[in-house]
Amino acid sequence: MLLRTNTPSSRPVDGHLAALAGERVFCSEFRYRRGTEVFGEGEETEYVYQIIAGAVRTYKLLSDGRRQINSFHLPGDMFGLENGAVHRFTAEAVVETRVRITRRRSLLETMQGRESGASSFLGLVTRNLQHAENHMLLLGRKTALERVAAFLLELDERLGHPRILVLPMSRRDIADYLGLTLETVSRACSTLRGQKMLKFEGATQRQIVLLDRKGLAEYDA
Amino acid sequence: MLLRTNTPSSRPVDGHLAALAGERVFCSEFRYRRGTEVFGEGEETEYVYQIIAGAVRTYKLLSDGRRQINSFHLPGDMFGLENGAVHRFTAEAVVETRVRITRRRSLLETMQGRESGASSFLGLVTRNLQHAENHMLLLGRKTALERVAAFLLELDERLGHPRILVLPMSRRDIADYLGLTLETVSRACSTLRGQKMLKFEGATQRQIVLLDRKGLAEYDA
DNA sequence: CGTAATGTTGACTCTCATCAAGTTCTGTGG
DNA sequence: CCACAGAACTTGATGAGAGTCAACATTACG
Repeated sequence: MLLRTNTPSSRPVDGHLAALAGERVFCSEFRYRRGTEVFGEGEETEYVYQIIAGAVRTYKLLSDGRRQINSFHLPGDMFGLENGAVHRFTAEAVVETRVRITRRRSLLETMQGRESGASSFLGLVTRNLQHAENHMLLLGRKTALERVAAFLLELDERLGHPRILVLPMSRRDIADYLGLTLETVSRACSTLRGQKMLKFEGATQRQIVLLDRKGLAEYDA
Repeated sequence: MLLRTNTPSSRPVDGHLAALAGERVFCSEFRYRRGTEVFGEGEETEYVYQIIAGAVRTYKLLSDGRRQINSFHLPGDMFGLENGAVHRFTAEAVVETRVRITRRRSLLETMQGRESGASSFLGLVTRNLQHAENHMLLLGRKTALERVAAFLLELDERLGHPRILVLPMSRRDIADYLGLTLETVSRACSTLRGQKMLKFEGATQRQIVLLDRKGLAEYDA
């Protein structure tokens, strides 16, 4: 959507982001191995990212290691574009992830030219805010089962209701997104399976078929 | 800050907001009794508000009545300015509250003229987002005591570290903001008092003196 | 194919919610 | 200004939902 218009050419690059810093590339493709940090909390907001394939988690940590994942970013999603000079959270690749990278400055310059630029930026921030508002309701007031049901429906929605929902993230990631423990997430999935709301497809527990979206939605009070 | 520049004149008006709808006032003052709704979830975003005195809570409800308060707005704060056509949550006066009201349209028009306008708007949304990000960490991962300590420090900070912290909101409001019950909030306050981190001033439990801000900050892991 | 990572399940614990009683505070009317 | 009623707050007893600890199963991956 947004970045796509500012992408005259893209060439694959290997190595860490720092390798890009000295170059004058306008926009290029990049690859992160699973678990790799894309940027850290407090780092300068020098680049803007769009996912081509894979998934990214953004999170905050407490001093003793407790983690809260703000959001998962999926193919097509943009992230890392913030108003301030430094990132307010950390971004990591959940799985092997390909990303399109643009310099923040050049993006903002391009934006200033077009009238739609500023409003695209605003729309992006607003969408994030809206998601955060809904997530606060979930974290503050929903039960474990409601949270997991809401999570599955959110992902299903964002992936366009595929027959098989392929989760890129682990139970621990889901737990840290939903404010639960991985055991509780696992139990909730088992409960929902017992209620015939979902089933696991194939060998792995990362592939889920939603059998009863309406039933799941009822949990999502 | 923002609205102040767009306030050629203001006159006090009584009665409900609807009374304003037909009028051609550019900006005026308004009063809400405690517990009164300023706007509801789903209503059109026709006005923008700035608090002169009092306090406002914004919240979302689940179908069975569970409530999550997103934020409290205090004197000087703006609220109700959203990107979309309808409000995503409800706003209510916590106590008797005086508010400055502007038509959204006229504010946005004024903004378009100035270069600073769009960035003020963006700054507002960004601050809200930043607050929401921190609050998700609190709701997802902090203990009851940590939440209450964080709440007191947040309010203390926003009110400019007064000797006496006067809470405009009830224990229930605090609970619904922190994702707890009112009993748990009450107990946490008692615990902190037992630890000499705070004391109640005068007759009421709404007036708190923070005796050990450093100690409270340590809870805020 | 074997080892490490991930996921499930069970037993038990603990924090916070619920229920309930009593106290304190506030606002209103006499 | 005081008395009263309702709201707000505190505190205690108990319970439930989710966390912790642990064992085991399954899957992924070199």
